[in-house]
Amino acid sequence: MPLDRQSILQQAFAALNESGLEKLTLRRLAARLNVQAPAIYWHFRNKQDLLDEMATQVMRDLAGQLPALESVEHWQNWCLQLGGQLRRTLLAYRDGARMFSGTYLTDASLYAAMDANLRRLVNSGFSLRQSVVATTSIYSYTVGFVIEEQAVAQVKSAANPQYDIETRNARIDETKFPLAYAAGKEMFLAYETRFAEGLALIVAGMAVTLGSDAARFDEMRPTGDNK
Amino acid sequence: MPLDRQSILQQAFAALNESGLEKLTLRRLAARLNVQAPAIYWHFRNKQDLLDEMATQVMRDLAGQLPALESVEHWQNWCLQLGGQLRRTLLAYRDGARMFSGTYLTDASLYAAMDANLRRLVNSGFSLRQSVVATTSIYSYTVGFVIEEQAVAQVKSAANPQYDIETRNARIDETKFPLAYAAGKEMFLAYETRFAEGLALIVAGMAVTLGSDAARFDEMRPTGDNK
DNA sequence: ATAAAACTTTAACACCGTTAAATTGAATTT
DNA sequence: AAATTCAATTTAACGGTGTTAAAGTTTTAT
Repeated sequence: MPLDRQSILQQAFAALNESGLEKLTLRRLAARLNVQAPAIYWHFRNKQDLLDEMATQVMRDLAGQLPALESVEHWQNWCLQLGGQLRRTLLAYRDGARMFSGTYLTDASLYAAMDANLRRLVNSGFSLRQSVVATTSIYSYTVGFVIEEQAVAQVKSAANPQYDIETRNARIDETKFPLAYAAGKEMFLAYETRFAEGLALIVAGMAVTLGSDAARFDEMRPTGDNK
Repeated sequence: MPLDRQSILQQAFAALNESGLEKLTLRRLAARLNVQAPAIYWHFRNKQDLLDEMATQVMRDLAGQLPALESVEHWQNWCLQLGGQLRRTLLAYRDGARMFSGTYLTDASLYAAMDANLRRLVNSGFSLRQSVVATTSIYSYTVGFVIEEQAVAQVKSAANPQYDIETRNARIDETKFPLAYAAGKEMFLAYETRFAEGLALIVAGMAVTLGSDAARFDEMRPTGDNK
């Protein structure tokens, strides 16, 4: 077994999930492959190249899990699923959001996914510009959200026994900042629903935009007709 | 001039803006202060402590630039200014968004700002939960957006002469993915307006939520009455 | 069998964050 | 004024990092 690109990536993901992004070093990765560190350089130009490929693979994952164009009746549900799947995909790897945000993607399959996203929205009556704004906003929101979510999860699991509401509230003067104090429990619990509610804001805003600019196309079309 | 916390921070910001987050090392920072690296450890527990303090200072910046509670008549404008100021503040430092997203904040003045944000929305008729969702969503969206914005800016300014629409489009098969191809010019130009339009989606969504759940409080109250 | 190409290792470089111990210099106490 | 304490910094070193150059080792093609 001569060590190929794919098996390096596979072990890199395993190492990432076990030890986090900080400890994902070429030497550790090489040891895991029973090989010396410079051997990796024959298969990847440098570490960044490896990270880029990892991020690309994560996004290929996402593209594969998104529903087919025709299978989602309302564009609203399509958007909710886009954000939800992106979040779940990023959460599937330790530091997934940070890794993804630090790289630049090079794979053509990505553009296929983006094209599908845009087409889905254009078919529902959005202009191209509106579609671009909407999909990139969902991306930005989701990546930003998961970065914080995973950062908190990491601090929680560190030596700090339970960094959470208690230690947070210990720092807040309740009498001076009662709302910030009360917000603690909303923020640190139920990431799932808080994410969904924030995403719903974007989708609701899209509906307003669509109503004013493009006069709700969606109901005028039979379902599943693209092109 | 004996080297204090404040002057270290000041030089750290200068170094950050000149060379970026990767090259912000304690040795380089020390050299800039005409001092040896371990001297910094008398003033900061470690590098992360320094970065946390930098992020905190950036957020203090933001809190200071936000308008006073009473000075913004409509909550919509308040939200737009919150997002806009956050973005401008992050953009004011190289890698500002990445630095901010990687740290956890310890300063009490932050909670004052958050409390003000929440109060402004609660006063307009939002529930506490809605207010938390709204403000954190604006944060997530903005941080995610600026991380990508600064990442692209950095690649652009690197050796790559002009990594931009051309090199991007060179990778996209126009005939297969016409929408992704056409989206290029929307994505890489006019970050300013694209950010504003995405933020407007969130704000528009908030209005919908407010209408259905809390039956538009805003018009029922004289302006500037908190408590 | 030989030459070439595909891989891998060894050795080293320059750099990093961090710690321990020795050193300076000024303030404080005696 | 001398001695001592204590704040601030330096020197030296440790273990780790990404990366490169050169030397090896295999495998493949002629």
